[in-house]
Amino acid sequence: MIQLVWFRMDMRVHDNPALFHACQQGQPVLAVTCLTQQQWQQHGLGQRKWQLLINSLHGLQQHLHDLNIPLLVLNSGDFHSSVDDVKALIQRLASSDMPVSDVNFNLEYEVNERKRDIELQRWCQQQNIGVNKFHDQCVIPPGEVVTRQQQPFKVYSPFKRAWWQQFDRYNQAPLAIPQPPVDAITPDLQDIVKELSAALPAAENDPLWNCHELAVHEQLEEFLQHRARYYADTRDFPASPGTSSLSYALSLGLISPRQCLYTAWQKNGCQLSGGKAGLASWINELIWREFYRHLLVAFPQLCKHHAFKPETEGVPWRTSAAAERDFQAWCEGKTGYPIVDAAQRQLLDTGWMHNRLRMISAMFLTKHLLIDWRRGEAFFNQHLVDADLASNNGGWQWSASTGADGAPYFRIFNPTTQSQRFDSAGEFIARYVAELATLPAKSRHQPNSLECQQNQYPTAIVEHKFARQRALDAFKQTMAEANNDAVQPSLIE
DNA sequence: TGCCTCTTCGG
DNA sequence: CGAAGAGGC
Repeated sequence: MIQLVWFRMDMRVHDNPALFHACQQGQPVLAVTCLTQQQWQQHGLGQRKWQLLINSLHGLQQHLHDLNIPLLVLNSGDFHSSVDDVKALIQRLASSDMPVSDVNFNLEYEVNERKRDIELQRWCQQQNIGVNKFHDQCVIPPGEVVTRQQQPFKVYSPFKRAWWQQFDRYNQAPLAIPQPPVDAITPDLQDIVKELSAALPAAENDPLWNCHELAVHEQLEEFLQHRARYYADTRDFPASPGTSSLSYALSLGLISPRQCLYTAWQKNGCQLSGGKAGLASWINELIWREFYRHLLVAFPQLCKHHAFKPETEGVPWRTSAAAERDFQAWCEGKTGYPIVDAAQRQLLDTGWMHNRLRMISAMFLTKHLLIDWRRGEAFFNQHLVDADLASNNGGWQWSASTGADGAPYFRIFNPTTQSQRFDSAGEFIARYVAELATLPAKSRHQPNSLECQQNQYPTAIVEHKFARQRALDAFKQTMAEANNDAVQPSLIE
């Protein structure tokens, strides 16, 4: 009997619960992964991250090979055909007298992903094949952090308090690399793998994002040793390397959140808050990540890009031809607001954007340009190497004030003030907006400065004061209408 | 994980 | 006339 491990967004052998469990059963272990590029495109994910996934698979395949576990690669198209392909694999193994005892995998929480897993599980039950599912994307599984009324939290700080209280029950050292039984892989099984496995597309090294899981461990170690202590003070300044930059690795599952949290918790004297301010602050960001994942599971409409606050669906997002030109300018980093353009160009150049800039840029699109947050969400999703539905949606709905615990609609960032505050030396702007690099630092923040225009930098596509008022009016009116609708019944009485 | 405007007060 | 605080959005 064979233990099958289906790899998805868990591109690692360390602290991998599904793999670990499979290896403990004293049976041969076979790994399989499905390349679902068509599904990937339907989900609006981009090429750069796709290549990182391929790169990760090369490392994973090598690691698994060292453990005497073959990794079978299937070319599947979409999720539905991936289920068919895994079924076919199981049948092929059975017909060669190598029946699968259990299918093991780590859960993904998005709607299509869960449908896929349910489809497979139904079939496995009919065939008397075990299905072992594991939680590895959150330290505390979604659904386990609830209010006294057993309801999901909609606000971050009470969620965090409840999460803290549960942490002890789930906190544990990362699982070691498993040890599969020796000589478990028969020549017959090797033959089937050779016969069925598609060629893995070539790895193309991305100099910015290392997809080898041991390199990611080193990155975590380096961050915690040398930079985490300054995190609270540097994390908001995009010009300095204050953040861990591990988001891409978490999104691909090159490292587990449990390993990140356990290690940080340990380095912080075994506490989540208090201790060293930098570590506590980083831990807090990891809990935000948990919060957004828990929300996505508790409110599956989020997967379909519905606003968390239904009344905000009435905001009159601009759709004119002018708005279209504005959107294009935003995408290309040509809005005439230096900090916004620097942010967008960082995304296009590197596949990543600093978190402070994500807030500034998202707020500029949704408030100053009054363009639907879903368009920005889709653009980020297309270009971010750390693209992740829960975190990206959570961040966008926060900025757009449509979210569970979003910024109040009237808290509109002033891009110039933010720029002066968080890039005071104009260092980050200079790095990504070449037109402004030669200006004195203090002249790099303001849109429409004379020097800007001499350097062929775009004039601002919208004026701040006007745009701010337009957004305030639009939201105020939408909220008032929603309120009226709500009190209508009592008026009729 | 604001920003703006208005007001007051000391220089 | 700049700083600092209050209150509204």
